[in-house]
Amino acid sequence: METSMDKEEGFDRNDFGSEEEYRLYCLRHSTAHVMAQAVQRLHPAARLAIGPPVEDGFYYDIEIPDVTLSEDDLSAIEAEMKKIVKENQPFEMEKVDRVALREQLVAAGQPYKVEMLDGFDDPISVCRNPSKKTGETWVDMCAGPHVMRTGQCKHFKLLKIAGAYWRGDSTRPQLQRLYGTVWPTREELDQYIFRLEEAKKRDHRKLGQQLDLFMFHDYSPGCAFWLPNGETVYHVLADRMRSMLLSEGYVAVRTPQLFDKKLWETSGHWDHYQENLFHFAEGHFHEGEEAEGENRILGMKPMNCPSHMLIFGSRKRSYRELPLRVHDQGVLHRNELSGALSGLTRVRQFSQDDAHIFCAEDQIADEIERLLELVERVYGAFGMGMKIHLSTRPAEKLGDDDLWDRAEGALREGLERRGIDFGIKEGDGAFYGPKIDFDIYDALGRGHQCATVQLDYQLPRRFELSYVGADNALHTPVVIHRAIVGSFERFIGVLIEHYAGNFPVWLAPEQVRVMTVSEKSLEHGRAVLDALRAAGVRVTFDDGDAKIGYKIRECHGKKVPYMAVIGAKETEDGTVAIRSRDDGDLGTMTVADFVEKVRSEGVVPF
RNA sequence: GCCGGGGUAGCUCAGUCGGUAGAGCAGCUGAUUCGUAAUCAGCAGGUCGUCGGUUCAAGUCCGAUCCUCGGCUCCA
Repeated sequence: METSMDKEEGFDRNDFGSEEEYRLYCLRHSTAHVMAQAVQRLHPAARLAIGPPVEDGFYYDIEIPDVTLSEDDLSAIEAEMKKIVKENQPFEMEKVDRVALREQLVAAGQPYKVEMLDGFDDPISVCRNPSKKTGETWVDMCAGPHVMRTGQCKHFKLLKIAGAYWRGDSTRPQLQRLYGTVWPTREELDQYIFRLEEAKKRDHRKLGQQLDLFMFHDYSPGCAFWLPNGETVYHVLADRMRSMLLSEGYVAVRTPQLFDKKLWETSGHWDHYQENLFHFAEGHFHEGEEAEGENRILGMKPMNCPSHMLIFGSRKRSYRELPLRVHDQGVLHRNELSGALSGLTRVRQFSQDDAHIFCAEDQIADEIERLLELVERVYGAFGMGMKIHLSTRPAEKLGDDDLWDRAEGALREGLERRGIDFGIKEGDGAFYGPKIDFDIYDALGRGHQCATVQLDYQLPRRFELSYVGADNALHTPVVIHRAIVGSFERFIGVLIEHYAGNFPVWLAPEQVRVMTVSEKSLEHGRAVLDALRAAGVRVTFDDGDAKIGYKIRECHGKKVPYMAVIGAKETEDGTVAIRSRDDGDLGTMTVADFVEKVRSEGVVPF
């Protein structure tokens, strides 16, 4: 694919990871132009904002006075885009005089372009798309780069339409964002659409219902009800995380839900996070009534860290206790905006494999190294890859550069000691300390943020924590906020989609379903059920009078890993005929062999 | 919270121009006792998210509201 790069200045190809990335960038950005041109052909009054490439596609933010587009309008825009592609207009870049362009944009009623122009340094350039067919030339202020001609933007599809604030600012006007995807070839476009459809089939909300894992109810928005199957998955996971951490030298605690507002003032949440805190006045009173007298405000915890600060500060601490690793699976509440809630990925109530490590500064690198080993062990067990980044000091930060140098150095040392290949996100750290970001990749190659490791120098100071060092002087501990799977709610959502609902035996809520061919085999069926139950296998019994084919179909629908078919032959031999969800008919084996098989596959692999 | 979709039986969905609410699956009952992805018949199942309005008449039109979906935003 040809691009216009050679003709342009101010663009460095090295800004892109690869030649392919660069070409896709050009293609996607160019197709955004084609879409904007199409929209302006259909709606001449359309005001354009920005139209950047994004992962797998592009969007363009557009405002059309008095017109609200809906997804039904996308096909008309696509049709117009096809014409533009067919006209094979060239993309012609030209540097222009900013004053003249500004006048033109004002005259054309393009307030967003004007606003952008005023924020740009010279040189200012426009992109022209002359059409031989219509004789018109479409112009957009743009820095490029583009492909050579609109004919290259052939394999596109518009996907959705959504509201988006101008410059992401909710006090500014809301524009209409049109999303599309585009690929160099028809095959790649088809593959992408196929991938979207596959992802839809795996949607954890759909599978959650199909597999009876969880539900939601209008009366508790953003809070999952874990049904028996889902609760099993939750429990297996949470229990394993807990036992793993205990064997890694952590201690577990359980802490309150409700705290006096003073705690949140101390931690800083009241100033910085109040809108996400569920809080209310203490005392007895009814709806609409004012609480009598001086009632203190209670807030539900959105994080466990303040509780753990209180525990650490509850008595004199010695350096000999460090590192003190405090694990807490407490339930957390965050008052997320109603419009932000989404399945298990964005909830108001959840719990985490949370822990805070109190340590001395010279213990940080060791702790980081240990943590990284755990993260790799856990995600390796799920067959998930990851990319790791070190996020360094942001512009607005607390603490001097010397402190940050040491903090970033300690994280870097931990990463290097484990031989981890990591990137740097400059300035992406929290204001209270640097952090390590983990991007976890699932079976469809989609990234998720679950694990987190953050250094915090500020919170212990706010709580005036200290320990007595070997030098008999008081020192302030450093805190490491860390979670491996993060919110169990979100992580189970990710797992459901990663496995497409086909949980491995160790995680499957129902590991085996025993099913009889006819009622003549009921007795042996019950014996098999009892044997499996006695071995601790999660097993159910389908003793209905449906045909075996029906039972198998039903069982596949629930994605149970093993079916134990019991007919006359098995009854006579005292065996079971095993059908695997993933590998089909496995033939006949003894009950004892099957129990052993399920038990060995049921062992948690981390 | 904001913009735009959506909410009809347990689930998936149909319902035309405003004129007596439908299907498949699931459920229940009965028949059937069957060997690896759907046995047959019958029955039952609904205040069309909720509240209000327009109308002789509202699932359908209007308004409000709740939930949900796609985004924005937020995630110190």
